[in-house]
Amino acid sequence: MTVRIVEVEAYGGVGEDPASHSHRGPTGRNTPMFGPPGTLYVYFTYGMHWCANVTCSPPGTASAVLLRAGQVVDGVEIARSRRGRSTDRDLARGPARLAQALGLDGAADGTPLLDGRGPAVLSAGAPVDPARVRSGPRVGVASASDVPWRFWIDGDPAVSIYRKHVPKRRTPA
DNA sequence: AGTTTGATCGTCT
DNA sequence: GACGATCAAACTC
Repeated sequence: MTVRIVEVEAYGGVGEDPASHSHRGPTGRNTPMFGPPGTLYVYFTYGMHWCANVTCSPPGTASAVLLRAGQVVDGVEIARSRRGRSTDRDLARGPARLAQALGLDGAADGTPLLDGRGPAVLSAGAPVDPARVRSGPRVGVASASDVPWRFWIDGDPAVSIYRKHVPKRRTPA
């Protein structure tokens, strides 16, 4: 199947981005972030969701791009079979949804995206008019909400519209 | 239709 | 032991 990415978020490296998993340096989970560019970094969160990132800087730098949303342009049936009932628009609308639609999970963590040897392949699609690319604060991130490192294609229906970071709300005693 | 809350577990302190 | 780069379902208006 094929998905056209329409929304992403950038995450910096060690010490330069409090919101990044790599901020505190290498750990067991974020190891792939320190790998070569074009590496897939898939992490598990909230006890039930996978999110996919693409590393984009030389080894050791650990900056990456979170794939936040995409539009299923081919293989809708496959995506639907993985995601269950959902509108076409919602199949990959959101980080965890996108990962699920692509069938990415822990097994895909650390695999290459550019040489075709991994479960997924990243390739350049049709150019997008720069005027339609917008940027703003990242979603679901507690810190550094003033850094406009979220980018999306304006007007695209598959772009996720989500609330800001919600403080934890586990029923206190 | 809009808003709020519950689910669920790996990873880090 | 606590929290998290979220989603979906339930409830209220």
